[in-house]
Amino acid sequence: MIMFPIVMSDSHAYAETIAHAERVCADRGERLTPLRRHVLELVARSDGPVKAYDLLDQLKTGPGAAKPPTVYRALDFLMRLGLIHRVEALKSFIACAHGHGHEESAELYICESCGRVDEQDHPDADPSPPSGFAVSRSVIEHYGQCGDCVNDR
Amino acid sequence: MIMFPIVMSDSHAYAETIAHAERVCADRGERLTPLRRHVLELVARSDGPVKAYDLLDQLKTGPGAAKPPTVYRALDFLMRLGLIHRVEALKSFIACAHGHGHEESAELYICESCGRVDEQDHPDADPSPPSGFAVSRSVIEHYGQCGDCVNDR
DNA sequence: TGAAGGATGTAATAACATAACAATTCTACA
DNA sequence: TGTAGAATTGTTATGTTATTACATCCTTCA
Ligand SMILES: [Zn+2]
Ligand SMILES: [Zn+2]
Ligand SMILES: [Zn+2]
Ligand SMILES: [Zn+2]
Repeated sequence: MIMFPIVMSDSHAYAETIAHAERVCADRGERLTPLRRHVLELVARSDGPVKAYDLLDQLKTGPGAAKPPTVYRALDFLMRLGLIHRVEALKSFIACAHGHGHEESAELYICESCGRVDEQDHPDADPSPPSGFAVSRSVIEHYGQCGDCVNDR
Repeated sequence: MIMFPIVMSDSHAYAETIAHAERVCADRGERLTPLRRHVLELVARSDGPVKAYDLLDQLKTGPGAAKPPTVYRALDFLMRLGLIHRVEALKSFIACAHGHGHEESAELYICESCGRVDEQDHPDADPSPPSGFAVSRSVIEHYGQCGDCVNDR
């Protein structure tokens, strides 16, 4: 069986993200409700890391506007399933670029010039944890300049 | 020349931290003012990561109580000199356990049971950065259980 | 049908952080 | 020593991020 890497234009990459979310939820017996799907779409379609209150603004288009707990609950759910990641140092969120579960941790390269985030699966084995320390989750964020922005200077 | 590792009781470890801060400031032509020194002391003496508003409370003991910008400015200064680190996922601060400058990044092991933080100098070379990405600073935080807490279960 | 649990709505507030400007203190140099 | 400029701190106000608590609704399944 030949495997093709899936490469999509940025503007439609979110379609595969949603499809993947459907599969993950089905596998785990969780419900991807319209609200959760909507929030995931907004995160996935956004150009770079997005803030919770930006999502909130985008969900405020009717009289029954969304309030903070609504957004945060959806974000918590999506993080629990590993479908999005929180970029700690930016207080922002991105759609997961991989199919990894929430046990594993992402390794992010964040360009401080253009805002682009490149996600890699992080190396599982830590070279030197303190004696006996059992890691359950890691936050690994590298800040700097991406190749394009380095060249543009 | 024989070198002895400096090991102090927790309750007085902050003394060396302050002495080190004096040296760093002298070397770099910066001023460790009473306020900055006080904040550093509070961070260093605190049992585990401490939050900015906890520091604020501790500085509020007179009529001329400290306000948020006062604390945040001191914290920014101390971070700039690499004397403290911000633990992003905890929105908290710890005193640096090493003498490294602010260029380098710390690698933290944070016990979610007892709150203890173990700092290591992080491995400089990243195994697989995206092509051309120039890293200027990294946030590396491992969450889990320290050896003691693993055994206590 | 009618509990039970999960998901969402709503109001209020807590927790974290910064902007803008005034006052003070320090430092360098004439 | 006097004084201009820079750095530090004080003060008020506000902006931003996140949670608590409780009500309501929806889905499942006995
Ligand atoms: Zn991911
Ligand atoms: Zn870039
Ligand atoms: Zn350090
Ligand atoms: Zn522990």
